[in-house]
Amino acid sequence: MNLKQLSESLGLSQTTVSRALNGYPEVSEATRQRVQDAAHRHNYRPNTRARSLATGRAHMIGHVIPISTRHEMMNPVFSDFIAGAGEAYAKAGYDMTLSIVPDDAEDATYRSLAQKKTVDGIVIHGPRANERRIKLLQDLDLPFVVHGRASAEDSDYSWVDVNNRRAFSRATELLLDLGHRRIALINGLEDMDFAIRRRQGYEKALRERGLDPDPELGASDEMTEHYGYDTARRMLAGDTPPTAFLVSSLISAIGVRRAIEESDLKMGRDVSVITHDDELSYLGNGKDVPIFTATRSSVREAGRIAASTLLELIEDPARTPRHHLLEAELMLGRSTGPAPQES
Amino acid sequence: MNLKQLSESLGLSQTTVSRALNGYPEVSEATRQRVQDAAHRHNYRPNTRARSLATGRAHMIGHVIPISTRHEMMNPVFSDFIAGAGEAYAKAGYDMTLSIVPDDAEDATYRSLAQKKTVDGIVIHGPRANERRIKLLQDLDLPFVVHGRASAEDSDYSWVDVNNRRAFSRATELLLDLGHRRIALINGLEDMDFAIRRRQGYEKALRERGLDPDPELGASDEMTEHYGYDTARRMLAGDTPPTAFLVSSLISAIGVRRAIEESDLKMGRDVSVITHDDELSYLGNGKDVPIFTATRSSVREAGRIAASTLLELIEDPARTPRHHLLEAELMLGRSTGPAPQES
DNA sequence: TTACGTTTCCAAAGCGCTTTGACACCTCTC
DNA sequence: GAGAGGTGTCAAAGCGCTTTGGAAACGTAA
Repeated sequence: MNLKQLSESLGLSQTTVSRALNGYPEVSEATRQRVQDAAHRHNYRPNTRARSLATGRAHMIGHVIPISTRHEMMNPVFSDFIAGAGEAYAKAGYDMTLSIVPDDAEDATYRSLAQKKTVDGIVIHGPRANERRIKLLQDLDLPFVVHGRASAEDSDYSWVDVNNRRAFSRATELLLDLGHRRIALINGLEDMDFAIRRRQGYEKALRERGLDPDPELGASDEMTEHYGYDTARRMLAGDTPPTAFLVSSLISAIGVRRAIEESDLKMGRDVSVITHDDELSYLGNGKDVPIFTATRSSVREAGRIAASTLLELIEDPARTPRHHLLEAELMLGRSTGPAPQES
Repeated sequence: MNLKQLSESLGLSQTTVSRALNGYPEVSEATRQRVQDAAHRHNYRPNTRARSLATGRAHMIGHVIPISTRHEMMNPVFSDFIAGAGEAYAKAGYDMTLSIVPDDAEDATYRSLAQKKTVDGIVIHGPRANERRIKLLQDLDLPFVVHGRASAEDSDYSWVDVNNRRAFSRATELLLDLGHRRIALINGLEDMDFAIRRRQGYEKALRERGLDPDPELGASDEMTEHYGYDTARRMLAGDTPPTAFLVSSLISAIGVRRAIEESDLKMGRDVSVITHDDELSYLGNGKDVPIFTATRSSVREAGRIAASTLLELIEDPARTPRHHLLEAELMLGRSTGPAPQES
């Protein structure tokens, strides 16, 4: 059933039916009722293709995910973000498209989405410190929101981010307060902006106590379980092993725990661990008492906020960029304790 | 730049330009070259909205994910499937939409996608044994592929699935061969078809050796880390604890391992574990030697296969339903060993 | 020369919706 | 009772593309 058939069956023009359904004031309440009833009865829903051609609005938001051997974007953190954003879209009657593309085709994909007019806006994931996509989208004149920030970018743009620096300096301070002096940082890839900020927080806290970060105790890579395991294993086997780990992802933290246990040590007693916890729906950090002491911030919530910020931007293009800085909570769990006494 | 402008700039009609770009034979090679060059130079790309209105094809595949407090679909397994499917779509010039909807609105979402003509086809995720969505989509006349199967459905439809029954009976047999007699099954929700089949495989293997499955050693729930931990903890604390666990998901297996270690037992020596491993890109099961002995089958590959099957179905609607049964490999890792001697 | 295929191109219709501009019709007001 | 103002409705244009049904241009054969 399309608009034409519906209007014929009602003996009204397409104009009137369209107006009645879209809430325009030019139709009488009586006709509106009649039209709505009929539409509901026939289960009528306007053809999106035609509607967006006519209105110029696709009611569709794009997310593009580069895929490469080196850096895997399609991770649990990402999918929780998507879940949050998706909720917000669905509520507002928007759809979401995911484009999974080889990372050398990423720019082309943004251009193409803009040219083909498939989406009304875009969310940028995983910004680098120096993020060329921001300029690209500004040039393409496509509304966008960044999940994270780009330190080296000085134009104004909308973003939603966690206060990574503060979170990691607080976590480091806690470990210092517990007497730890050799604190390892198991970080994400350090071309990613969030990883840079976390390192800054970590180093700031150390320096404020007169400590210099030991390069031996820093690692940076894709945050898999295996990376956490390998790195922790190696560090623990060193001459002056760390007494505490600060980890950028719960997934890697699970690997760190495995390494600690296989080294016949006990987490929380011999070695302390603090991890960042995105509150993933699947990889919950324990139930009542957290397994890991953690800097916690729901990435799903970030997704919701990013999505609704973007929708506002689309509804009102004149609106100036908006920024949301989320503070992470520092949750005490069972993975931290006083530094073991030198023996 | 749109078609009209492009054709004007070339001094050709829109028809000719359109044909030249879409590879129709009615244009001379010379004009085609000229047109393609110009299109490339102006970075022209046809407006999707207009194109799909004209052709009746959206070049878009829908995935709908119900969201509920009870059952969380947006899990790492799902996102790896999506990543695989997305690759296939991108290669074929298709886009993918994700609809995240409350689970009581799921049927309405399918109807709406069909009515609004937003997508050309749909992938059904997480089928139950008795799956009403199959009938629904058949009625809506929308091409679809199921990731998994529905035991109680007897109409013919396209699906991609792992041989869950075989995988779990082989895994059970391995444990039996190692001398284990008390084998626990930590399964997914048993209204899900895959969980039912896995249980069938498990029970079949036990019965063939004259053993009856012990209801005390069976559990069924959403496969979180915490569920694995809790269940294993409880079972290990029982009067006659299991000597081996068969787990439906790597995520829960991680919880099982945590429970084993906290019970001061050693996995692979005191207690054996076999898990199903979807080859998630993030939660790799070790690197060289697997951490867990596992039934392995790449869910990402399943996504690729499902997507291309669906695309074939769309290109040629007359095609009969297609089925892909993937066999899981049984990978030996470090989590299994001979059953400890009764003492 | 005419007739007839081929090749190459085009004008116009159509996809299903929104929106503009106009037109009846009614109700007030002076 | 005429003009002003409001209300409810409609015909038609337009969104940007594809595709149908010609038609001109150009051989080639009779």
